[in-house]
Amino acid sequence: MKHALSTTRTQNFADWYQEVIAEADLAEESGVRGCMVIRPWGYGIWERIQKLMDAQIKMAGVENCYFPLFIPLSFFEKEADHVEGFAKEMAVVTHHRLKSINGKLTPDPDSKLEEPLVVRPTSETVIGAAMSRWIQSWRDLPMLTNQWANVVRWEMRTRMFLRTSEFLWQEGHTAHADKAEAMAETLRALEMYRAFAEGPLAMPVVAGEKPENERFPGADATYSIEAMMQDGKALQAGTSHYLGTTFAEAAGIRYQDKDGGLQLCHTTSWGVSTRMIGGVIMVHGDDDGLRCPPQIAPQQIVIVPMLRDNDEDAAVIDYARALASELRGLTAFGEPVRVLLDTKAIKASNKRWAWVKKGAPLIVEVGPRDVAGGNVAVIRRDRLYTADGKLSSAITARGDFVAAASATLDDIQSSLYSEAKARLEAGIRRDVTDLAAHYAGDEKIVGWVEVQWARPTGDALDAIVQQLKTLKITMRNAPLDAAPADGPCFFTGEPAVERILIGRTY
RNA sequence: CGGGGAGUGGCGCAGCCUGGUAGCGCAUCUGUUUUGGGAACAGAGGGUCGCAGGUUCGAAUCCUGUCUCCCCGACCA
Repeated sequence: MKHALSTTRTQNFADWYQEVIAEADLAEESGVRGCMVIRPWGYGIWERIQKLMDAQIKMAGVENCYFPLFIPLSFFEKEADHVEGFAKEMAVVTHHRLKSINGKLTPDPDSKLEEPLVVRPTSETVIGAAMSRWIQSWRDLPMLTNQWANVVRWEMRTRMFLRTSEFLWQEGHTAHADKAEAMAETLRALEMYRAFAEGPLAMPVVAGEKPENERFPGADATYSIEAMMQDGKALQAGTSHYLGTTFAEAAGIRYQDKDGGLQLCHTTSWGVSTRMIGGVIMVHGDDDGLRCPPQIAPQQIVIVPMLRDNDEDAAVIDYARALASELRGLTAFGEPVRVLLDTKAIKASNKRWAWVKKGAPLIVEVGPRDVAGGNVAVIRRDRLYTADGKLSSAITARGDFVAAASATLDDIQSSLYSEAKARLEAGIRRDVTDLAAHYAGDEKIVGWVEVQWARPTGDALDAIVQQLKTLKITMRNAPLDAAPADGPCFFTGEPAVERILIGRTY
């Protein structure tokens, strides 16, 4: 069967991934290492994510604010683990002026900064400094803030959307009176992410706690949502951290309690990034490109008029316009339906394939015959082909299509989810006794393994991590909704305390 | 950051070894004929060969440096 992309997922998943990004006009290289240009269709998806996530964040009583891109180096020196975690990947600004020296623009040696500025890799330190000013009394708590921003981490190896040097994200930072409240907030954010991934992104995930060795630098506990890509690898799609009093100590975030005593705050931080878009591609994409879940599709219904450069065109355009405005009057997922009438002057069949590659959920073709018959030809992106391998275009009465459009979008959203959910469940094995045999070879799609373990720490944990490393696998998280442990630790034989997922990862 | 591969019109590539006017396919533009399952023919436009030095009468080609991308490793909220 002929497909829209030249590389299929089974041929070469990595090449396929890059081809989807290029062919769906999501992003392109920028000429700067690890940085990408996010094109309108890709950014449109991010805007959808922002809009829906922002509403969730606000609903939780968290307020948006904005902190500077530049962070004084000294801020990082206040917290040892945090510096160590980020020191190797920070971009540093050392000068504030350029000068032409021998015809070459060079940082002016005379403009060296007294104190170098770090381009934020994350904002715990600056926001902590602000919170120490904002919080005086128990009445100021909880302090719930969030910012939408770009951050820079000088990564050794980059991949579009999955790991870029600069990326866009949302970082929530909260301060609380005690551990219980902070932990509740940490888990609230995690649950918000789980629901967001499984709702708007139609991307099933496993929410759980990261093992000690995978924690955020400076955190007491780190939680994540992990999604399974179609090649069986795990993608950490969101994280939430309980930071204890570590950052409160470093930044002096204290409050006076009801008894007049001075207490340290317990803080949290949590974030999701443009990496989610990479996850959507690898969870929902097929050999014809992206399949964009309707809730995050910049356009949900694209109308392609079959224009032939003759006097029938006017009637077709009128019909298409009327259809578009009728559809725009509908709601789906509680919002007005997003409809694009694509009047670009290119051949309709090429236009159709361009939208297939971009993953528009519904592509509606209207031509003279439809105008005459009062029909539309409907292509569902999640069911592109008929059983015998032909493109599935259903001639439908216009009124019937309009009446069902919202429900159809809903159905596409849930069918994408169901398909991915089935794959995730089938991809987790709980009966594996020999990891080395299970993960032998690089080509197989092997998914994840869940084992019981005693949650060792220190050297014992290091030994396990090293053992897994030889198999190129890591511990993902200990699922919060897993069955209680009831056997021996997979690694040590001691009584297990929880179950943990293991797999290859992005 | 170490090892390997690669950078030549928008995309995919040839040319490089053995230096001598920069080519092919797709895409684009114009025209004609077409048109409901990725149209055909004819003509046309578009590249200082990633960038910077060097060797040479002459460099896409040889040498040095550098940037970017891909794969493997190390690293990685």
